[in-house]
Amino acid sequence: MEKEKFYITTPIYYPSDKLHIGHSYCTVAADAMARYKRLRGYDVMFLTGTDEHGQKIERIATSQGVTPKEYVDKVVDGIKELWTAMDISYNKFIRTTDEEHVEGVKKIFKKLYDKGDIYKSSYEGLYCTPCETFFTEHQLVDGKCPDCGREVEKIKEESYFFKLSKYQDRLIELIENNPGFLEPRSRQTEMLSNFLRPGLEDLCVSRTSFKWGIPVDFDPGHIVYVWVDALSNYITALGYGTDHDQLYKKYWPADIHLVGKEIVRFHSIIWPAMLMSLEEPLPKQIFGHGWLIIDGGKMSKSKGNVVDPKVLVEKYGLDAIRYFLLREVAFGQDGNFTNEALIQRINADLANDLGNLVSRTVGMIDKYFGGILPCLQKETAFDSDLIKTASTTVENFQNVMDKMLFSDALSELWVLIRRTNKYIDETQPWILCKDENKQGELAGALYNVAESIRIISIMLQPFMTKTPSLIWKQFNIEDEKLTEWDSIKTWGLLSKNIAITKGETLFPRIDMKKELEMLEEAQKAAQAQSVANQAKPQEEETFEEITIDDFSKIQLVTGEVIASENVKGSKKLLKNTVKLGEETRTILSGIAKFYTPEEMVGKKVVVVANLAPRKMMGEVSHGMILCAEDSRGNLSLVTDDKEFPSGAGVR
RNA sequence: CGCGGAGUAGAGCAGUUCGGUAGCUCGUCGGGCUCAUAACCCGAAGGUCGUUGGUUCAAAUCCAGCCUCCGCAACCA
Repeated sequence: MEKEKFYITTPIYYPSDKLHIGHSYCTVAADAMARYKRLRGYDVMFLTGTDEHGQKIERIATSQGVTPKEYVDKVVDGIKELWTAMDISYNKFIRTTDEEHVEGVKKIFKKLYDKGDIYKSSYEGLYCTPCETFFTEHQLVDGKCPDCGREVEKIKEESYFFKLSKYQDRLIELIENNPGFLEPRSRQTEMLSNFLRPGLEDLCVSRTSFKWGIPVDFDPGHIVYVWVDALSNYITALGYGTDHDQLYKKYWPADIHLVGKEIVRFHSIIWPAMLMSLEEPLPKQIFGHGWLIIDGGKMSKSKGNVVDPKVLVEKYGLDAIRYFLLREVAFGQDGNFTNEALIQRINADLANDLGNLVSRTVGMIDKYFGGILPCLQKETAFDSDLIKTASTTVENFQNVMDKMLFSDALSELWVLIRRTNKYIDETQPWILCKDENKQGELAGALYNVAESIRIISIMLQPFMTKTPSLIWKQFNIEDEKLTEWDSIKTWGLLSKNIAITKGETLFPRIDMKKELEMLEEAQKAAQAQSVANQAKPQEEETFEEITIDDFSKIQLVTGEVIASENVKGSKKLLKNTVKLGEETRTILSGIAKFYTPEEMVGKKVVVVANLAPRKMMGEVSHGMILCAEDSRGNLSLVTDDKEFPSGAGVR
């Protein structure tokens, strides 16, 4: 009988930098699913890869004096190394610079064009010339370029557009009528109410502002933009559009596109629309997982809280990290990543529950029977409940795994681990061993524990890549039939005379206090480093030389804050009433994150008095309160040391 | 009134789809046990389920309003 196929993908990652724990999270999840499906007898295709084109890569490469290809080759090597270190069992790694991808994308683009779904028009956008980048109105900071702070201009660029709007109704129908298509469900509402129902705009699918990408076959000045280039990878990786498309015929449509929540939109709207246009089958499911939140906030380089998976693996071991990632947070939601939680999981779940279970069992077989369990097993009063728990665990485990609920699956598995620990306490082997007549019960009890461990080790396989075989080694399980999935459905397959080989401690306990102190120091150092790195470009900020006349154009005056309140609808702004001598002004200031209104009242401040009034958040601000700003954007008020009466001029 | 998520025991979370005894892990306290990695097993304390109102015999769950936090707002996993 031919095996059923299962095709799962991760996003293709953008190699503009090293990958962090978030990428690992997504990829480990996909890997666990792929391994699980293989265990269940599926013919699995597991695809991951890299999205290597685009302006950002082009620019980084240029700044480093290498070609974009040279640059990405290096980063991609690092990514592949990481996946090797994390035992990611991908079947194929696609790079958007691969020949077959490039050819595939050209064909796809042409096909969409021939169909009339791509047309030439002009793209009007806000453009920052020095940065060579388009921005949307939302991205702008105070109406200026978010990267360099300079003015942007409205410019037109000739572009190709994809008729996304044409597919709007079919997409709404797709999501509404196929509840399984987009998971978790909250993403459905988000897509419908945020994008689909308000109406889709046609999508700009080519650019002329950079060269590093796949040129449009029939109009070489144009480069295929990311949508078509990147999303197509899921089919070009299988040879779509070539004369050797057996893999495509075999595996498409994908069973699961696993993606982060921030790119759900592209996968649940743009990608299906493209496939509709190509008249190809749609993927069966898009699953948008949540993010790992670090210390309550998003991981970002500027915060210096980016977690490097390689470091963690070296420090705590691969299986511990893989376990933690999939156990700690409910898949689909955001979850916190903290060192404390990690160590707690390692100690409580891995060292105490699982590792210690294996260790005490092997220890007892060694101690009571000299390492070889004799064939004289008798039943004990506690057997049936253990055996029943094992079979319900298998059932529950399968149920939740099929829904991608990794955390639930592990929590189910730990029910059996705890039950097995309890069984040891119930049967009390250390008492049985003292009674000549109870050797049969003793052997029986230890056998059952070993058999339970065997079953546990098999269910661990999707999550842990090293531990299961370490366990098998200790119990000398060599027959492959005893490590297959179906073997866990029958209790008692393990040979009755077990010879054990004591092994290394599977998961050593970690001294939480010491470890946290060490980590904190390391983190501080890393943070200092990142702050230093960030400070540099700011220090290099140069100011034009000015004359005293220029300076005298600025009227600086001391003032006293007599009232202050938060501005409704703004997180940053405080509305201050400031007394400047005789005059009283309303001055809005973006300092709400650093000063409360109560703190502000009574403060002596320095004000730029002749600044033109400006409207912010519906309030008119007349003047500006001076603050010092450090490299991380923290603000500190400039005050008047001797507290002169307000209205004094400042030179 | 842009969109979405979250608010449940000291901490971290599940439960909300489909209303019916408030649950898990860690921590704390008490007990048991000694095979084991100071581990394992049992028990206890601890919650007006953010808030106000509504529907209902019955609300953490459904409806309406409000408060707080977080994210997104055209590619950051």
